[in-house]
Amino acid sequence: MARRTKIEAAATREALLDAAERVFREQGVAHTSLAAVAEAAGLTRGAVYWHFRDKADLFEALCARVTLPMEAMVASVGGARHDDPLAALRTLAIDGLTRLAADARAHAVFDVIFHKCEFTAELATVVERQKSADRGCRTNIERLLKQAVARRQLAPDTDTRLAATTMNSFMVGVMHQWVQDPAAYDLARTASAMVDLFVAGLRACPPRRKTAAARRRTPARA
Amino acid sequence: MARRTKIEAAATREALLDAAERVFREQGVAHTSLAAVAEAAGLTRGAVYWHFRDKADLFEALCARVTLPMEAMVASVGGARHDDPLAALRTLAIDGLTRLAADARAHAVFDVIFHKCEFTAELATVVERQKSADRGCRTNIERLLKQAVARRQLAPDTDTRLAATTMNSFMVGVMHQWVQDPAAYDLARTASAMVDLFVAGLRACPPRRKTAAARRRTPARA
DNA sequence: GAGATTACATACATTCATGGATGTTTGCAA
DNA sequence: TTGCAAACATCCATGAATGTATGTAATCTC
Repeated sequence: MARRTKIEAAATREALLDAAERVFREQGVAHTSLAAVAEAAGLTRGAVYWHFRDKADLFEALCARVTLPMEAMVASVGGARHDDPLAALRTLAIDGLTRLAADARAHAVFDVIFHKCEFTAELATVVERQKSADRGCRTNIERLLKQAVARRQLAPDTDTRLAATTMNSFMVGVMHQWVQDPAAYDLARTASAMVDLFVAGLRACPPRRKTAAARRRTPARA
Repeated sequence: MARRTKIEAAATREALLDAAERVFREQGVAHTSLAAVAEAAGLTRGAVYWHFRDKADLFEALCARVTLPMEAMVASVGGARHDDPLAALRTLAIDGLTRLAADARAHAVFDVIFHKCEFTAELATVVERQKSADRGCRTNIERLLKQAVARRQLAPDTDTRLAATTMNSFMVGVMHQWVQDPAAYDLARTASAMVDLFVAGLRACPPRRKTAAARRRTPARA
C-alpha cells in the first residue's frame, strides 16, 4: 500500500492498539497472533511490525496508555503534603476505582492484565515495568500513611510499610475481582463504601511495628 | 513402553502433574507445549495424552489438587454455626493465607493461576469451575457475616453481600500480590495483622444496606 | 521536483505444536 | 494361559505463527 501522512500513520498506530486491546481481551495475549491483531484493525502484519518491534512491545504500549496516567495520579497525590492525609488517601483510592468503572479502556486493559495474559519471559520487560509501578504505588501510599501518623490520624507505632502493602493488595484485589465479573455489582456506586471499610480498619487496627519490648515478650521460636 | 501396574500408573500421573506445575510456572500455560511437560517428567507426549484429554484437562487436574481442599475448608467453616462468627471468619482467613505461605504446591498453583495463565476459551471449563468456587467462597463468607449480624457483632443494617464480596476481594488481592513477590515480606507472620485490619474495618464501618429512608435522602440523579 | 525515506503490503523460510494413528509390551481377568 | 486392554512410545501430516526480506507508492525534504 501507499505511504500515508504522519497523522494518518499515528492514527493507524492507535487503531492497532485498539484492535490489540479487543483481540487480546477476547483470546488472550499468548493465544493471539499478530496476524489476528492486524486483521482486526483492517491491516496486515506489515503494519504491526512497522509500528512495534514484537508482541511484547505492542502490549507494553497498550498498557502504557492506561497505566501511565494512573501512575501520574498516584505520584501527584503521594508527592504532595496534605492537611488530611487519610482523606487524600481515601479520595485517591475511590478515584482509582471509579476511573476503572467509568473508563472502558482502563476496564479492558486491566481485564487483559489480570486475566488474559501470562507474565513470562516473553513479557519480561512488561513485568519489570509493572513491578516498578507497583513499588511506586506502594511508596506513595506509604508517604500518605506517614503523613497520617505525623498528624496523629494513625497510631504512632503503625507499620506504614506493611499497611501500604496491605492497602495496595486490597485495591488490586477489588480491581481483579470486579473486572472478572463487572456485572456482579456496580463498582462506581460501591467504591466509597469499600474504601471506607478499609480506611476504618486502618484507623481502628493498623499493623504495628514490632517494638523491642514486643519482641521480648514473644522471644524465640525454635 | 510396556504396561505398568496400576500404582505405577498413578505415580506417573502425579509425576506429570508435578512436572506441569513446574513448567507452567516457568513458561506460562499457553507457552508450554505438552511435549515440554512430558520431557520435564521424563516421559513422552503419549503419556500425557493417555492420562489427560488435553492441556485444559491437565490444568484442571493440577488446580484441583490445591483448590478442592481449600474449598472444602471454606465450606466446612461456612456451613457450621459459631458462637463467635467473626472470630471464625478471622481464623478462616488467616488459615488460608498461612496455608498459601506454607504449602509449596499451593504457592506454585496460585502463582500459575494469577500470573502464568490466560483465562480464555481454551480453558473455558476451568474458568467456570473457578467462578463457581469463587461464588461458593463468597456465599460461605456471607453466611458467617449473617451470623455475626445476628449475634450483634456487626451493625444490623450491614450489607452482608457487599461485605462478603469485599472480603473476598481483599483475600484475593493479598494472595495475588504476595505470590507475585513472596520475598517482599513474610506472609505467614503478617497474615494475622492483615486480616485483623480488615475485620476491624468490618466492625467499625461495614457497608450498609440502602434503606428506603436513605434512598429518599439521595433520590434520583437525572 | 527529485531523491530519500516512510508506511505499509506481500512473499518466503523456518520452527514448532497438535492430534491422531500405529506400535509394543505387559499386567490382569476369566 | 490365553486374550484383551492398559500404559505408554513413536511417527506422521497438518497447520499456524514468527521474523525477515523484499516490493511499492506516496510523502516529505531540500
